[in-house]
Amino acid sequence: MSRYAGKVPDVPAFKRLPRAVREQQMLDAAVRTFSRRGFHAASMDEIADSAGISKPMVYAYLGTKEELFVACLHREATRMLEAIAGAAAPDLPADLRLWRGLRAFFGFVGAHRDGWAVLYRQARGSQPFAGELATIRARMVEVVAGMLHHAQSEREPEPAREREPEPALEREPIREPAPIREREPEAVREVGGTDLEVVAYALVGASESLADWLADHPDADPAATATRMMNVAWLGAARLLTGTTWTPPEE
Amino acid sequence: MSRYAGKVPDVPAFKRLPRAVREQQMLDAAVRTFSRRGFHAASMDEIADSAGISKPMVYAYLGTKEELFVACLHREATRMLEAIAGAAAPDLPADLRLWRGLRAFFGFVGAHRDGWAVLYRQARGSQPFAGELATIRARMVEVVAGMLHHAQSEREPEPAREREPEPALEREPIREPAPIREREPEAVREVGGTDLEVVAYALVGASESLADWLADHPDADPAATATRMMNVAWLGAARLLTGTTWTPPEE
DNA sequence: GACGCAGGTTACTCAAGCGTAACCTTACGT
DNA sequence: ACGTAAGGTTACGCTTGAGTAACCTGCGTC
Repeated sequence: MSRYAGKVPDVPAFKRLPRAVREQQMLDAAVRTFSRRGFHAASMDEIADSAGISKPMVYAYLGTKEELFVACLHREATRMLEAIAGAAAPDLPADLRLWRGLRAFFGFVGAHRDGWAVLYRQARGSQPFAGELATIRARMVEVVAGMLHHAQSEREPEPAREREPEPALEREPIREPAPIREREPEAVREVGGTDLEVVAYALVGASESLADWLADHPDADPAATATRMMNVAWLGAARLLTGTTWTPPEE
Repeated sequence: MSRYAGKVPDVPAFKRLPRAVREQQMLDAAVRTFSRRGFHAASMDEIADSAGISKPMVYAYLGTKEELFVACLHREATRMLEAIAGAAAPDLPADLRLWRGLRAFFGFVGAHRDGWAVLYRQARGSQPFAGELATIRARMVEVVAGMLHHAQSEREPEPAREREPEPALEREPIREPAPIREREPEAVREVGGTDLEVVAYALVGASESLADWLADHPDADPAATATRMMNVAWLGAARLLTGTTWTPPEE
């Protein structure tokens, strides 16, 4: 309609903002929109609108739609992992540590019901995001596997295996070519025939599912969910670690 | 190029086939394509090509893209649930039953690495499929929860609660408006403060994740994966059912 | 005080791909 | 023998939405 600026020229209206700020606003908007609509149904126009900015700015700062999504995923994942790491102090006894970690995890999911869980769910099964996803999941598995090893060496103090530094939470360069973790042969640490990493994987998976469930049930209590998870995970894991294992019957 | 039929008129070439056959071919092609490309990246043209038929036929028989996907999901889910139900005879002791069920499940996933698991993964977090997905998951949870209840009443024969008929596997009318399972108030059966259905949900989730893992690791052994799952699930669940529960520490 | 760059905009281009209109052709029932 | 419905086709319409070209503007600075 009017010449160009759309506003009467002297009204400051919405100010120019520094890049860092706008980027966060855009990410916020993107997370909201991706969560509500799903990756494909979300349009860049809507995201831009929702961020109160125009589309080319989004492209200028955060790149293509896929890159934007990965950026969202990355930010939320980092926040979540930080929340967990902050809660599960490495010097606590294993069960307490696991409990704290779980509580933090479900607390986080509960508090951001349209953030992490939904994005994460989107990312599964969309090849373009397999890389980022694998990285994130690997980090989670690493944390859990770490706890399990810790618990194990608590019980049988044995050769006192060298602990790896601790899961490495520093912000990595956002990409890396997604190392798919072909299991390193030296790292096949087993307990009674059961590879701890796979157990960790199962536990992470169970947590993911309960996180989904939590995200879908707005009035469910995160702490109670954590307790349930703990019941399954710990009671099972604890027994495993004492050497009790289940073996398939001869048939 | 040539007039119409593309083939010299007297060559039978590819015959006309009855609808039922073509539908299965189309579903096969669709499952393949959706699995490889993902729902959105798969094009109807490609699916039609891959089925050796032209696009309008697909629309004529199976409807829109979404309907087609749901049909795939439904067919694969039914096959999988049948495989499980066939393996886990209801009169076996609980652990054996769970074991058989898990073995069948992972066997199925392993045998159809580009079928069930991948489709299922696609469906998560895409609103249009939330309904069908919820139904499927509910059926799986029902099966597992059924086993847990069974196991529980084995242990403490108590008031001998009325067992529901058995998970109901008959082919339902493909739709139903997705009943999202708001928990029926009478059905809050708990063990030591832990709702069995949520435990079942966690176990199903863990299985789903290991199924993902299996689908991603072509040379992994399904039976071994089932054993691992059994170790976590049964050792944990068994203890839960004896009344051992973990409770959060006072802090 | 002019000039450049960071912050911002409007208004396209262009491809992908779902869904359909309009049209063939042969098997089969009567 | 012949009509009709079931099986099949080509070729197109039309929307949606990613990504971009081309253009404003005012603050900080030399």
